[in-house]
Formats: sequence, structure tokens, C-alpha cells
Amino acid sequence: MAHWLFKSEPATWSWTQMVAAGAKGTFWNGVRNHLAKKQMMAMQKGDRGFFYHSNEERAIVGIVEVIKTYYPDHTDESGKFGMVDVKAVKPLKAVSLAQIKNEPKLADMVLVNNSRLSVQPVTDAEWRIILAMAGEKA
DNA sequence: GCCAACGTTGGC
DNA sequence: GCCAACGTTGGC
Repeated sequence: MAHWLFKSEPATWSWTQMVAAGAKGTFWNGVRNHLAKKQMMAMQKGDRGFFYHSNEERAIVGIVEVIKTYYPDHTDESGKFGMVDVKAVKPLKAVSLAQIKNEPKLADMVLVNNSRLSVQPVTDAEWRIILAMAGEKA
């Protein structure tokens, strides 16, 4: 199973709203970047990802699960982009960007090197390390 | 609030 | 098809 990282500004779409969306989840729209699109197209139902708050908070705050694979985003007038549906799985003890940058094993994470990408792949090793940092058992 | 990095746009 | 200019994002 592949792992991902979904990035959102808390002011636009926060973890609290993600949790409030419940088991039916929500669509992850608004992506207008081809690299991010590529990641979403590779997602499978049941894949899990970190939910990251950018800007003010800069921390991973929860885990989400893909519940619907890639489909067209009807709000995109160009018709080039699509979206997936995700639901909140569980909150995590926040792992901050500073903590991630302080961990040498995570030096190659996309979040560290290309922080502007809104949907990112996470390797299995990175997934386990961050779960451990959040005090979770992998 | 500033600035660096990246993506996109548009002129040629 | 190249590249400069511009806009946006996000860390600090």
C-alpha cells in the first residue's frame, strides 16, 4: 500500500473540518498542478496519507484514507484536472516541520525539498519514521 | 511581512 | 519551442 501526504492551509481546509466530514469524507479538489495530479492518479482506494497543515502551523496532524480514486474535478474549467475523495482516519500527535527537518533519515522527503507540492508521495520508511515520531506503532 | 522557489503565461 | 516576466505558495 502506498502512502501520501496531503497539504492544506488550515484557513482554507483544516483537520477539524476533515474530521467533521466523517466517514463519507470529502473530495480533495482545487489541485491545479500536474505533478500533484500524477500522485492522485496513482492512488488506490484504501491508501493512507498524512494530513499536513501548512503556513501557520507547519505540522502533520492526522491520517486520512483514500476512499475514492481519481475522477474529474467538475470545478476545473479546463477539464485537465481531477480529484480523489479522502476521509479522516485518526488524529496524530503533531509532528512539526522542524522535527522532520531535524531527522537525518527524512532529509529526502518531498516535504523538505519541494514544500510547495500540494500532494506528495511518502515512502514506507518515511511513513514509519513519522508514525514513530508521533508516538504511534507502525 | 519578506523573500526564495516554483509553475505558468505570453511574446518572439 | 525558448525564455523572460509574472503570480502564487509557503517557510521564516
